[in-house]
Amino acid sequence: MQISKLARRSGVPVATVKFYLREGLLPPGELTGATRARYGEQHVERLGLIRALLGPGGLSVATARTVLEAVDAPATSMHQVLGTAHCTLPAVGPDVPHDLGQARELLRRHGWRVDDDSPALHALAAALEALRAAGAPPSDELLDRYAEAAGRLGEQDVADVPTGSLAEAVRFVVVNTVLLEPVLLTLRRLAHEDASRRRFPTGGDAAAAG
Amino acid sequence: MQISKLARRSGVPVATVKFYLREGLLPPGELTGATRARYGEQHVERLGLIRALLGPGGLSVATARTVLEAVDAPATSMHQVLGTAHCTLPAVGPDVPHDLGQARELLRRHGWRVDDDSPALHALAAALEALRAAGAPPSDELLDRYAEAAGRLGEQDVADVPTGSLAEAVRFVVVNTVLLEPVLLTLRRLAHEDASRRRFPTGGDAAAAG
DNA sequence: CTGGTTGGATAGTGTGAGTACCCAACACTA
DNA sequence: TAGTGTTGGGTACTCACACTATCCAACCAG
Repeated sequence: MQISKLARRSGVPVATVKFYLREGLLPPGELTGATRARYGEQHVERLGLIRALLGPGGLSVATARTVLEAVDAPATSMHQVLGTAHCTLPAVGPDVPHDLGQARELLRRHGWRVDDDSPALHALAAALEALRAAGAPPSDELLDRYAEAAGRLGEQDVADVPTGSLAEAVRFVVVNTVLLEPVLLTLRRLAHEDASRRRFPTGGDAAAAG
Repeated sequence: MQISKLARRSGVPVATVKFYLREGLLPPGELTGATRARYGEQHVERLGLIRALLGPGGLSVATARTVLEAVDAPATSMHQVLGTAHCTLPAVGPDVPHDLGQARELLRRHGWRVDDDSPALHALAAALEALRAAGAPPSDELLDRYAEAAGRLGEQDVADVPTGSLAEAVRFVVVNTVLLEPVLLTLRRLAHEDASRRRFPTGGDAAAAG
């Protein structure tokens, strides 16, 4: 299949397909001449993955490239998969020394062992700081609720990782790490909508809260 | 206090403070002359809120403006609070007719009553479609787990809404809806990190999954 | 041989979020 | 009251990002 058919099949404009090729998100097709290349079904699937990561996944092209590199080169340990998953978090500059206190304390309470220089830990500290800066300092009980829910999900997510092929596991991890985030956030909004409808039955709609 | 001191106090550059004034995120100070205005503590706090929404909250300036307008004009019902909270979701174009099937079925199983034209419902459908497009169709059991966790959080979040002042409630809802999202996502990542460390004890690190 | 397509490269577009600069109008100091 | 520096308000500029458009020679189908 040539690029125009690949574009039609995937619903992505030709110019954009070329862009993804340039950016290294999409592997090049098999060259059959100086101005001719052959693409396969795996390219169609890959484009689906790319669009999912860039759109609903909310990743930048640069981050998506890192993620896809991990998907492509699974000859490494599970360790690296973790690192890549964390790379998808928006970087939190270490120039702003966050107060890791409440974050660390929260993790300790839940028995989670996490590196002090884990990006996720710093991101958590930054998020808590943002809440305080916004005048809504989170209570420990609130954070415990969230940590408990996250812990349950994380536990079961990890239990779901296919152990057969490492390549399959990597792909599973990356895709689910990134693409279940919008699902979780949206479900939380919907839960707010439903809960507040029951709590504030004003008219037929009510408030959401978080 | 004048703009330069407001900038120092809040840690936001003067040019950026002016930008927020222009964009209507920050209410103007009290004019004391043609080239002089007075700002108060509430402006410092507001800047903290703005930075929290734009940074960790991940909102665009346009969305933040909508959210802040709701915070400023709480003379409305809880109904409108809900709508505003939903406005913070990235808009999902109705031009792409999503398959609402699995999403609706999920909500039905959990007894959540939600409007068919709710933005959150369409966002959920889009997220599920992205998972399928990425080659990782979510199982009903997986979605049930996420819905259960989200339901628990939503229930308790709504129970936490202060019922005293409507203005306070609105601010609480908006801030927590937006700013607890990064907390939840980060905790999930950390939970993955911890769970996978226990499941794949390779070296001292392991994989995350979602 | 001829017209349309392709791969590869270069350049341009539109948006979003600031940032820089300028100006006359101040306010404080000496 | 002259000098010095700051302000509000406006315009214009920058930078990053994710495409999008053009161009070109090579190519293939009719």
